[in-house]
Amino acid sequence: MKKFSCGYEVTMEVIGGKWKGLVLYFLMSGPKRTSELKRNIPNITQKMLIQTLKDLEASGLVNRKMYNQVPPKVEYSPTELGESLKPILQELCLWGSHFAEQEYAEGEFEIVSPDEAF
Amino acid sequence: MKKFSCGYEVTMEVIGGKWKGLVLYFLMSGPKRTSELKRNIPNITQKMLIQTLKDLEASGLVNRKMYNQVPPKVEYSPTELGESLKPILQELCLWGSHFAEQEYAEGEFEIVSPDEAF
DNA sequence: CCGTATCCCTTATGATACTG
DNA sequence: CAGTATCATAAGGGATACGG
Repeated sequence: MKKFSCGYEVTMEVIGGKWKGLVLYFLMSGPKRTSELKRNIPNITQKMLIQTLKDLEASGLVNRKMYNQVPPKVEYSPTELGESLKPILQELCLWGSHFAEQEYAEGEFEIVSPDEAF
Repeated sequence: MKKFSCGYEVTMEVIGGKWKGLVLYFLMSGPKRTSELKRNIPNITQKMLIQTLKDLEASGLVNRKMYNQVPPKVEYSPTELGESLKPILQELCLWGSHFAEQEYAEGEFEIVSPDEAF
C-alpha cells in the first residue's frame, strides 16, 4: 500500500507527470478514440498515450469501451470520478494561460497553436 | 523560449514534479524558515528543498527574505502570484484526500500522519 | 486501428559530505 | 542555519519496429 502524507501527493500520483492530466482534460469534452487523442496531442508518442490511458483507467478516472469490429475501435471517456476533476483541470489550465501571458514579455513562456479544446 | 500548447502544461512546468506544489502549499499558511519547511516535510532532502525553493522563486511564486545575522535566517513566503494558486492547491489536496479515502478499501492508497497544515 | 516490446537516453531525485 | 558540491540511482519518457 502506497503511503502519502497529504492529499496533494495523492492527486499528483494520479494525474501528475507529463501527460495524465492533459489527456484526461481532453477527454472532458467527450469520448475519444485513441487516434483522435493522438491527433489532438501531437507531441505524445503512441507508447505514452496508451500507457497514460492505462494508468488513468487503473485509477478509475477513465472508461475504456471496446467495439468488436475490424478495424478495431476503442473509445475512452472520463468516469464520474474523472469528471469530478474537470473544474480543477480547467482552473489549472486557465492559471497557466494567464501566467504565460504575463511571462511572455520576459521571453520565458509561450503558448503556441493553442488547441480549441482549451 | 519554452513552448507549450496549453495552459495546463505551463502550470505543470511551474508547480509540477514531486515537491514544488507541496512546498508552495505549506508556505500558504505564512512565511517559513528553511528548517521549518524541512521539519514539515520530513521526506524531502535538503538538496531538493533548496532547489525547489529556488525554482519557485525563479518563477515568481515565492519571496526569499534574508536576514543578515549569525546564525543565518531566511524566510520564504508566497508572492501575490503564488497566493493566487492557493484555492487550486487546496482543491487538489482535498480531491486527493477524498480519493484516498475511497481507494483505501482497495488497499491502494493511504494517508499517514496527515500534517495539520492540510 | 490499437496495442506491445525493446532499447536507449535524459531528467529528476536521493545520499552524503562539506562550507560560511 | 542555510546552502553547495559530488556522485549515484531511479524513474520517466522517447524512438522504433512489430503484431493482431
